[in-house]
Amino acid sequence: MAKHDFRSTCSIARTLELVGDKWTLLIVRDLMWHGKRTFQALQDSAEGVPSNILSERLRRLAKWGLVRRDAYQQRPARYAYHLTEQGKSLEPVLLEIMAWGHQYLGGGRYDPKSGKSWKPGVGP
Amino acid sequence: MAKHDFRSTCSIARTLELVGDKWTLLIVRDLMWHGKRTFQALQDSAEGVPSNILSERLRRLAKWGLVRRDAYQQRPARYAYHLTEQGKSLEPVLLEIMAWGHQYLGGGRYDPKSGKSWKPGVGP
DNA sequence: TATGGTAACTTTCAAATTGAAAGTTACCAT
DNA sequence: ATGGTAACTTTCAATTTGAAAGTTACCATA
Repeated sequence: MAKHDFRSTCSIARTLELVGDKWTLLIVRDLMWHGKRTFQALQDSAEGVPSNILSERLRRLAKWGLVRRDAYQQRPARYAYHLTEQGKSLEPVLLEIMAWGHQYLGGGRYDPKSGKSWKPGVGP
Repeated sequence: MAKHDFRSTCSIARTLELVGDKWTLLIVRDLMWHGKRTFQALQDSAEGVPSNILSERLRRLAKWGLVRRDAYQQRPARYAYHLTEQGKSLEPVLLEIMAWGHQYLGGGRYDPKSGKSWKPGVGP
């Protein structure tokens, strides 16, 4: 009995079972690059993820070991979300997707080294 | 008035509007690496994409200029699907996703250079 | 000419997922 | 007591998915 039941042996198909939707990688992006740690911070993402979706995706990412949920204070209970090493290892995937979206869809850029970002239609 | 209406300026968000689902990148994979050209061939993919989904996704990819649909014969009408240059430019994205799925989910590998693939649980 | 087969879809419809909004629980502050 | 915040959960209508059957057009064979 395997740990997980995949629909295919294909690495791409397997990865898409985890992150193949419109929100999951945006949540990973915010955790990876934008210092978002709390449910509220993540919910205030640029795209406005619905709270039920955010809740479900965080649960899924945690279940797969890409995200850890830590109570950083009791009373009132507050939680912080962090990427695990496995979660952080998605960075090259995000970078390639970003590069493609920048080149072909005119989307913005973010440079993890400098922390600087460029948005289309803004600036000189 | 822009060509397309995106929900965000983020390159990742924009890219996910196009390929952020469980099937689209598998179709791109089959066109990119596995020589699938016809609707039937694509439908016989390892994962078994439903024909209505395949139809809709091909239409979308064509609309965005990633795929071209050519009639390669009349009577009976037969069509071939090909990736455009823009579609082919997704290869690095596929490769990164594949690498991640191989390392963390134990999925198979495909080497575009040699055309050889390795599947988990098969072989010596 | 009738029967069967293939390709490329489209249609149907029940089930699953999504998303907007409101609700819940627990706590702190005034 | 009243109000505010964080972290969710619940509700429910609308959208999307997916399994299956149906459609259209053509060719092949008996």
